Amino acid sequence: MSKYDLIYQIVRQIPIGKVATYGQVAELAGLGGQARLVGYALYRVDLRSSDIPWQRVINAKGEISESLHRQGSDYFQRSLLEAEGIQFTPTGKIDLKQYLWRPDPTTWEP
DNA sequence: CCGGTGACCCGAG
DNA sequence: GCTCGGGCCACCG
Repeated sequence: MSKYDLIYQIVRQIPIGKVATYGQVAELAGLGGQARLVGYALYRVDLRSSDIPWQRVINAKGEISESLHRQGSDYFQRSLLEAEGIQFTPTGKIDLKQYLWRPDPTTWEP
């Protein structure tokens, strides 16, 4: 069981229409303080044949993290989220108060 | 082995 | 809002 597997396991639990931040995923995976690792794990996901909803992970500011290396997958990410019913503000951000995933503490089992 | 880099985050000015 | 600085750690040359 690698650290990446833990991360993917968490990401798979994010429901449709909700999002989680990199730091939040790291925290739930027991990797507190290692948000960068989450970004790295998602970078290695194969976009086409993946069963992981990588698009539901955004940064703490409520934005999609853009990068030169992503070659447009960041733009693709936005369209996927919009297709799930998530609306963006005029400045291209997501309202975390409305869309942030809050896992039920009672149901939660690591 | 070592230094640079990065889909990150947080607190201070 | 902004920029800086520090912390984090796998990966790569």
